[in-house]
Amino acid sequence: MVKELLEHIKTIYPLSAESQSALSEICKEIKFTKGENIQDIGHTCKTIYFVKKGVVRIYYFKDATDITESFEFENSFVARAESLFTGKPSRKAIQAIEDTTLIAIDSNKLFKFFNSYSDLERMFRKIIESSYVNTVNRIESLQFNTAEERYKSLLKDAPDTLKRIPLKYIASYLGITQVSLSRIRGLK
Amino acid sequence: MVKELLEHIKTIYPLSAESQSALSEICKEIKFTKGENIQDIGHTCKTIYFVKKGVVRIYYFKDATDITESFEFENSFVARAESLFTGKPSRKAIQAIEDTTLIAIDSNKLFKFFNSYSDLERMFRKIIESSYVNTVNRIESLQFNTAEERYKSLLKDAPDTLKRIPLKYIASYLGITQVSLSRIRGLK
DNA sequence: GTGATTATTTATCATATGATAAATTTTATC
DNA sequence: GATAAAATTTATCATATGATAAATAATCAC
Repeated sequence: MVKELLEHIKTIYPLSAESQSALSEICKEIKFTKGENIQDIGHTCKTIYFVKKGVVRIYYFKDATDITESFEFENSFVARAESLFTGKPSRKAIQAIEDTTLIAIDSNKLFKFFNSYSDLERMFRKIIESSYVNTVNRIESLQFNTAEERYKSLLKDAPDTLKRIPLKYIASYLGITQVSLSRIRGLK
Repeated sequence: MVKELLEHIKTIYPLSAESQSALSEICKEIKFTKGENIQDIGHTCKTIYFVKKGVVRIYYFKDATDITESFEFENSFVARAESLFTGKPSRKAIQAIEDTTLIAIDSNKLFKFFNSYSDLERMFRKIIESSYVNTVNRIESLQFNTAEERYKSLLKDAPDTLKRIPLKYIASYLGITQVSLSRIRGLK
């Protein structure tokens, strides 16, 4: 059941057998159907999800507009960092974009385990570090690239995104309206 | 010499006396004058700096344009994450905006210490977590706020920035040209 | 302090993206 | 499979921001 999760973790930082079974203890598999909210706006994030199958997005509303903050595909972790690490309710929601199977990890239990299993904390640190690097790169792209440049580099770096995600979600992810994205796609 | 650093760390995660002295061992104080580069473009980041006094910025060039990625004031840590965590040379530089005193922490030594001093790793994890939260929030602001909104929220959330940083740096930090920033400031 | 350099503002014009509306295509439902 | 609903595209017009240039203000170097 958590085989995929443990396999994926091996590529990040190898865990001892004890840590693997400790981690497995606090995992639970959950399924969501396309369109379903995994966690709602206003909820305080106390779960870290691993995407076993499917795709999810984090989104929120600015005024009445639905804005996608990020997507996560198979073999990625998802959590609303601003809530998980501050303990405050999140203004964001997590939603399944396809029928999705997740492994839910209880974050409080995980954080407690860090005291006894230091390799778990090491692994988690490495996950956060690489998430952090990703967001730094994303800032760079939003800071001074044009909408067209951002679209093209998404096309190049993550062609899967284009195949599996509705364009309206991709548009707000890129920081533009759906109509603008459509226009950019029509160019050439 | 590293008193300020240790004091600051207390507010993040308390370290044992041994960890404090281990950390102190791998710290070195360095001074830079206004305008001086602390680390150059093309260099691989192997140092984590703590700003004891002064301000620094991380910047890079897009085409020929100087773009400020971030500022760090007193009691903050600075490193070019995309290089530090990947081992690749950085396309970015770190520069002193004022005469600045830094504590330089050797990152390789620090990472080795994580094996013997788990509270050091814990502390470091918490620093990365909060940097990560900051970047996630910044993405949100760049994704769909107007230049004016971004300027006003900087004014509100970090009025010091406006006082100590030249506007040309603030402009690119906000993702706009200096001329646009000047126009926005002139409104009202 | 004086002149030179650098930073900031102001002005004008150009352009990318937004807003709105409508047409078309795709997907979902019964 | 027909109909309705949702997603995407196309078109038009409005506007925020960019590009460039020039004027002013602030800072630096001697």
